[in-house]
Amino acid sequence: MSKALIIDDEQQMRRLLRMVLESRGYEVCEAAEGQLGLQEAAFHRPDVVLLDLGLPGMNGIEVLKRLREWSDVPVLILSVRDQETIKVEALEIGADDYVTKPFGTAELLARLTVIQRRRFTRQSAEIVVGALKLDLLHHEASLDDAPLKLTPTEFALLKVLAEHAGRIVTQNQIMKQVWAGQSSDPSEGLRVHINHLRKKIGDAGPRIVNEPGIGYRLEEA
Amino acid sequence: MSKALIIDDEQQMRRLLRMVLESRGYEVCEAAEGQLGLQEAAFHRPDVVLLDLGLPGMNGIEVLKRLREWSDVPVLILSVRDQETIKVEALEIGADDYVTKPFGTAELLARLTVIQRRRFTRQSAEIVVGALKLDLLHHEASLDDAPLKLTPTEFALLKVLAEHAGRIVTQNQIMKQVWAGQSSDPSEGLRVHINHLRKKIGDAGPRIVNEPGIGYRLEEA
DNA sequence: CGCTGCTTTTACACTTTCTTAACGCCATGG
DNA sequence: CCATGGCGTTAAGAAAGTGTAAAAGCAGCG
Repeated sequence: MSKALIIDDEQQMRRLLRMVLESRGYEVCEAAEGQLGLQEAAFHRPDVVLLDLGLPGMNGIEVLKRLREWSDVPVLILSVRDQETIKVEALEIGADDYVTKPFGTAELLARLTVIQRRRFTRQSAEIVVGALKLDLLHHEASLDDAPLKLTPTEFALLKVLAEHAGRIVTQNQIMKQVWAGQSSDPSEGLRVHINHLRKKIGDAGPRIVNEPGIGYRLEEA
Repeated sequence: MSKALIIDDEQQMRRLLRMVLESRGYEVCEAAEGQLGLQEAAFHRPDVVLLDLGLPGMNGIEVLKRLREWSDVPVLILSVRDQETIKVEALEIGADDYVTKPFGTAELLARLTVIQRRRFTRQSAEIVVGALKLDLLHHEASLDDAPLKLTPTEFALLKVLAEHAGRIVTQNQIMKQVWAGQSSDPSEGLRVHINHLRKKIGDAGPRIVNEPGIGYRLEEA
C-alpha cells in the first residue's frame, strides 16, 4: 500500500484529500505546517507528497527545497490560480506536477498515478509512452513500431518530454536540456520544433499539450 | 593463441593468475590500475579480461563501463565475498561471469572456457547482411560470394555497421569501436572511409544510409 | 632510397537542419 | 470592443553536417 503525505494548512482541504486518497487505498498522514511536514516526511517516508504552496510560516517552495535535499519522493503541488511564477519555480526545483485549486478528484488521482509510475521506469535505454517508443541507445524513435524520422534537436526535445511523460516540463527546463551550453531566447525557436514534432507524431501517438506561460506536457493519447 | 588481460592491484594475485593462464597457453598482459587496464585493452585487444572489482583509483565497475563502450570482449569478474550488490551491477553492465576470491584454478579455468565459448557461439564468426558476408575469423569480406577487398579500417567499420544492421549506429559508437583509444576527432576521416565502403559495395549489396547529425545505418538492399 | 598501399588531411560543392522573423489566431482583461 | 501576450504556423536565410576528390603523411619493403 502506498503512503501519502498531505502538507496543507486548511483543515477542510486536508479532510477532502484524505477521503479521496483513502478511498483509493492510500495510507494517509497529514501536516498543517511546513516544518512539521518535513518531520513527517522523514519519519513516515511517504511514497508521494501533496504540498500546498500557500503555507503560513515556511513557504511551500522552501519546504520543497529542503525536502529535495535528501529525498526523491514524488511531489504534487497544490496551488491556487495566478501563482504562475511560483508554480514554475516549484517545478524547476523538483516538483513533479501540480493541480490548481479547486480541482476534481479524477484529475488529482490521474496525476498521482502518473508521477508515481514515472519514478520506477527511470533511466532505461528505452522510453515508452503509449504508441511512442524512444530508443536512446540508437537514437531511434518509433510510433506503433513504425520508424519515426526525427532530427537531432527534435529527438532531444521529445526525449525531455517523454522522460517526464504526463508531467509538465517548464520552458526553462527544456531550454537547459536541449540547448545546453548555448543560451538563447527563452522560447523563440522552441515553438517551431514543437510544431514539427506534433506534425510528425500526428494523431497516432501522445499529444504535446501546452500549458500557457509554463511549458509543455506529453500526454498519452 | 588467446590473449588474456589481468586487471588487479595485488601483485601476488597477478602472478598467480599469470601462472595459471600461461600454463593453459594464454598470452598474458597485466595492469595494476584501472586506467592502465583500459589502455592495455585498447592496445592489445585481448580475447578475455580478468577484472578485479576492488581496484584503487578507478572503480572496477567504472572500468567495465568504459570498456563496454567500445568492446565486447568477455570479462570475468574477480570479487571478494559479500560484494553481492556490486557483482549484480557488474553483470548488468555486461560482465560475463564472476569468481569469488579465493578460488580454485579448476573453477577459474572452467569459467574462462565457458564465457569464451559463449561469446564465440553467440556472435557467430560470420555476419551476413543480404548479399554481404563478413568472415570475422579470417577478416575477409565477400559480396555475392565474390571476394571483396577491404582495408583493416574499412573492415572494422563495416563490421560495426553490420553487427547492428538495420539500426542506427551513432558516430560516437563508431569512433569508439573502430578508433578505440586513439584519435578523438568526432568524424573527420570517418566520412572518407564511408565513401570508400560505399564505392566498393556498389549497388549489389546493402546500402550505408546516413542519418544527419546522428550516425549511419546499414540497410539491406 | 623510392616504391606501394593505407590512412589522414584538406578543400569545396551540396544537402539537411536550425534559427530567425513575420503573421494570424485565440484567450484574457481593461 | 480593442489591446495585449502567448502560441501555432509558415517561409527564407544562416548554420551545421555530409559526399567527394585529390593531395599529403606514414608505415613496411624491396
